[in-house]
Amino acid sequence: MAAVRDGGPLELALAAAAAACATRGAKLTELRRDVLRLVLEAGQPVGAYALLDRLKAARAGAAPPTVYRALDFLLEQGLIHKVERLNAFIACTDHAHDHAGHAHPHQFLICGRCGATAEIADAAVSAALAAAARAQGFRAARATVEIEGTCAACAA
Amino acid sequence: MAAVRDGGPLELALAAAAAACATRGAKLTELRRDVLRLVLEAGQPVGAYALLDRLKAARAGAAPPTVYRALDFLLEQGLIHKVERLNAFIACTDHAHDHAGHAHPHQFLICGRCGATAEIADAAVSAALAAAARAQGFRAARATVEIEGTCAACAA
DNA sequence: GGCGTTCCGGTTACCATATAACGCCAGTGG
DNA sequence: CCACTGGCGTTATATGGTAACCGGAACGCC
Repeated sequence: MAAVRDGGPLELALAAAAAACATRGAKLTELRRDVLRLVLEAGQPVGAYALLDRLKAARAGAAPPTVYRALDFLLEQGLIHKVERLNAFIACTDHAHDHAGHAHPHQFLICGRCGATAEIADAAVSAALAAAARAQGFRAARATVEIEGTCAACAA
Repeated sequence: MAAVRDGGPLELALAAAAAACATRGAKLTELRRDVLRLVLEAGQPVGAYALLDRLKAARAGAAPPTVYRALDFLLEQGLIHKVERLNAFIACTDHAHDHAGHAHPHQFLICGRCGATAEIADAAVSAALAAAARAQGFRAARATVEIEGTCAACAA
């Protein structure tokens, strides 16, 4: 069908994700695509069990491992991120560079009022983190950075 | 008894914690002190249920709410922190300033090999986080920063 | 002293998050 | 054909976290 040609941004994102997976020999199966679609549709951090509930509409037999395995795959592929403070998942919105299926440096701004969560990739933050680690003789591999506060819309 | 006078660093820390609570009208009860002692003894991030198991040695009737209420109190008093990535708790080691019972800016360096977790308070990191938030019109209230990698000892 | 209020914590029940372990089946390559 | 692998269904269980209710101790006040 013409899903890609006619699709909105969601279908375009799914097609791009499938292509990105293909270039590195990974397969975005139907299940994984379904879960990714649900995460994209949410637009906000969404819990694994919330995803599971929605997934059950399409797949009656879905169980926790169903969704967690798909989430693990999407995390590995860098298509989604986990928000640790919320035990929730959100689609990666960093389209600036192809992060080759691995975690790229990023930070979250989490609004405590409306729940909106924005992903940023601030070079100064990354540099400061690397410097702080190095000062302790620590070899940093990755960093979880989640800033809580009030978003611009809610502050107004 | 002479616990404070004769005590090692652990008892000294407990006494200091009790004093800090007292100055702001909070009471470090026996239960809270027991939980704090367990967290201090661990020296590493420790899960709530691990604490619960150990707590049961002294308090047969201990249940999840027992330990979570104590942990909530200790968090409010700034005596411990939560490590979000590990769903675990660790004693605050920042003795530089009296953070008046409220959360103070801090970051964690988590060694993936040995599990050692160090607390730092890097001003440059805090400044970079504040600047990044401000650039998005976001009012930052607090930040979770957890750097994973390899500690100096394990790298050697 | 009597009384109300607040804080603390015991107790039960429950919900939420995450993983282990087993096994089937389709696809792939010898 | 056979062996192997990846993907996933299925069941059970581990781990993390709260809600709600209750009783008793401590404190302040008249």
